Amino acid sequence: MMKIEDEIQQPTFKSSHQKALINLVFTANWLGLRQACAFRPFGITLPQFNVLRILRGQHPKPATVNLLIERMLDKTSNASRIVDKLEAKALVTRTTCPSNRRAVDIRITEAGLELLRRLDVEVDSERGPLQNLTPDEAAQLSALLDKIRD
Amino acid sequence: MMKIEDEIQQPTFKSSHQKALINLVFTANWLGLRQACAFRPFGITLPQFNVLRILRGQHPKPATVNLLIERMLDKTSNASRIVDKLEAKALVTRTTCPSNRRAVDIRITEAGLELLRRLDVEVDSERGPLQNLTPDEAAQLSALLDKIRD
DNA sequence: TTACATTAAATGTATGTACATATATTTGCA
DNA sequence: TGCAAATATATGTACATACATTTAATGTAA
Repeated sequence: MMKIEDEIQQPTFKSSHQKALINLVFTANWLGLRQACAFRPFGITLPQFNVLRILRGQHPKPATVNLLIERMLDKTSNASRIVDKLEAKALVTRTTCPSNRRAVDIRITEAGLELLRRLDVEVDSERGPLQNLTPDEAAQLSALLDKIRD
Repeated sequence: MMKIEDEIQQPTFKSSHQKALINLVFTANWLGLRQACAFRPFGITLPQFNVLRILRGQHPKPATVNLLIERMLDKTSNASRIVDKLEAKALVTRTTCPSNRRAVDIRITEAGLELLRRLDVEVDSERGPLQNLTPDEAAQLSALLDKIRD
């Protein structure tokens, strides 16, 4: 059992609030590293994976860059350049939208769908990275996080 | 009250575990954005702030790059280049360690200490970014996060 | 219809992250 | 002593983030 005090070698915190804040940032980063490791053998990064999943949700309808930004966890990241990388790997296609030539229709390719099918097995195994939590604890965690952002 | 379902416009999740995972990543990012905004007027970024705080903790003793890496939340980030930025702003000094010329002694300057004093007022106001949580809830959150990383 | 604002996406710049590799110094051992 | 291994930091590359600016297309109103 590795408590946050040991992880960052800081014996005490000024308050339970400060401790929870640091723990939250540290744990989110820890989870991100684990996921990145799982994706590496497949030649894809976490944000690229998230964009692919959004596109699968739309399939066979296209998505625009705007729709990706709305749905992405990180609203301010650069969807254009993530799509660049996916297009270079032939996992998505980009065509100008016929009804609005400012917009771009982005679609997942069969290769992209196939990659997601292989990744689903990895990612959705068991209860995922939070497997140490019971369903009830996971729900508690969500409630606390929602409250932070109130 | 903005629940995670609304934030990312995904009406349902496959499980409470998946929901908690996405909520965790989203909330950590949300907190990071808020802190970055608070720091921007002071011409400093969040990782630079964290390094400065570690240096103040050592003051007036110097710290090495190794010590910074050990203490930083993100162990794999590049402490060298963060120190580069702080040095360019004259917030820290870098001198080769006399007793071990491989190592570098990094010290916070008076200007760095003064900047931290001004930032303390901002950052430590009230209970910080988690002010919506009671002390008990903050402790619950820490316990759940520790359990995730078991 | 032209002029101006709005919208969609791409591009530019600075920073940070993740990881591999390089360089210099020190340590330890044959 | 001399040479390999370990250590401390710096550098290189690819990717992502954050935000400002640019370009092109569309909408709107005089």
